[in-house]
Amino acid sequence: MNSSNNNSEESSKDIIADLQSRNMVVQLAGGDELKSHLATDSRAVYCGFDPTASSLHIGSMVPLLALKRFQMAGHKPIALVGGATGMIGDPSFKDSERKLNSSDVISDWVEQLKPQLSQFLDFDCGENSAVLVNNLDWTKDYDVLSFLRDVGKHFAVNAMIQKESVKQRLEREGEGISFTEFSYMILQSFDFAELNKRYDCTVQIGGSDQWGNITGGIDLTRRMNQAQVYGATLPLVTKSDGTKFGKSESGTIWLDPNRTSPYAFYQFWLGTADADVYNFMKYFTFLSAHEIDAIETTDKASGTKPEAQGILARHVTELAHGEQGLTAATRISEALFSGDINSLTGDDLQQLELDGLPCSSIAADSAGIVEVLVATELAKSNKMAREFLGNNAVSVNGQLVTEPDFQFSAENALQGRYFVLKRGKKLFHLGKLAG
RNA sequence: GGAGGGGUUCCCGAGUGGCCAAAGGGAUCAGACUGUAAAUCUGACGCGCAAGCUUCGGUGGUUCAAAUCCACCCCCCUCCA
Repeated sequence: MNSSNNNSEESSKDIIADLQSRNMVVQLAGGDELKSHLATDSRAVYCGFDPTASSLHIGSMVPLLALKRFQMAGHKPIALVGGATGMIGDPSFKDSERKLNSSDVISDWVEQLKPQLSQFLDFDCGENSAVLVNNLDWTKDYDVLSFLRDVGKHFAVNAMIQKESVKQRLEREGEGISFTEFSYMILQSFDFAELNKRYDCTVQIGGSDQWGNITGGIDLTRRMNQAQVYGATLPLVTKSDGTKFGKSESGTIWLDPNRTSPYAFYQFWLGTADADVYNFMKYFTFLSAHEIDAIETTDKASGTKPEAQGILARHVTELAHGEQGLTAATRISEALFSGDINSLTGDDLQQLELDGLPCSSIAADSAGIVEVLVATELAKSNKMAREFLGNNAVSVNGQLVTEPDFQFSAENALQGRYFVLKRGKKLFHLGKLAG
């Protein structure tokens, strides 16, 4: 596949080559110099994550796992949470100005992101233990005048407006950019210079949309610290069909199990298109490129359903939610998709609820199917509920239901009180008869 | 402060007095086919069982009738100062 690595022992030490073999390198700032820089010593590598919500989503896993890969190769990862930059909003490749969130909200999100960032990294492994930092720490007390003089002076507006990341925004009809967002690059650049000073951090990684901000930081670090630092960008995950990655019918796939259950998370990966799955394995798992290629070869030769999606789903779910989360997810999946729903015992059904299958109670009498579909959010209006019924899209305990006057009662419940509601092919909900 | 251009249903974007719940595309959802794929085809896509009701930045107004006209207000963009 690639001529420079007929010796796999050697190549595993070359983290850049390793990433390249996984199609994970978009751009390198420093090129060969960066490779030898990384080959000669353990380096501090940083990646920033801004609090734009109370949880990270799966898009953040690529850079986060990349930090982990650097750590496994002997380098020191620095996960930065953007308590400061999150206050400003990164304009890179965004087509419109974003609304600012209050500082209370942002600091709350920062706190929620910290454990998510931490879970993938090792903070107790000696020299190259990970570090978690918040850029608010070195910006909040910096006064405006000093900042403009010390930092701002190093930036040429001429160069800043040439950056591809903001260019389209500046040229876009009907949109503009505020000075606030325009300044984002300066803040992120300053982070790099600051981390270079504090931790001797010499490498920054990020999504390919971060190229402008990373090179800005490289320039600034050279000017402020007279130090040579490097950067690498990772691919933004895209899907072969052009639709947005990381969304499902129920919305964004979050890392927070309270927002996206391990089951829903697992199902998301299981639904990966064949055209994407091998690439995603390279991005999201620690299987070697060789192993992944082997799986692809086997799948292609088998002529039946590929194994890859299942492997991917298991690996990523375990990474994000641990062994327990994975067990719960597969238990639900098996019960709903391959088992006979009617043979589930009361314990099984209870376990499904504990495992995180969406669940709600149904009032004992006068519980019509239409109301229940809406109440359980399987349909978002009565009208849609009726439509689903008419389309043969609804089943209860494995039985197709098409009549809008279907009633729930102890007689047609499983174990006297449970209902497994299904809308469409993949959406399930557990109903419990109340009272 | 001045001049001009805009704000339409999730997104893009038509619509300039009735035929508009509002073209078209995208996204999404369901069904068929399948592998809990892809592609394709069919259907749905404000709410309501229905009669009908509520929408086109906001508030008032003109009119038998407004997303479309008028007034004021809010927000965005461009250029000038």
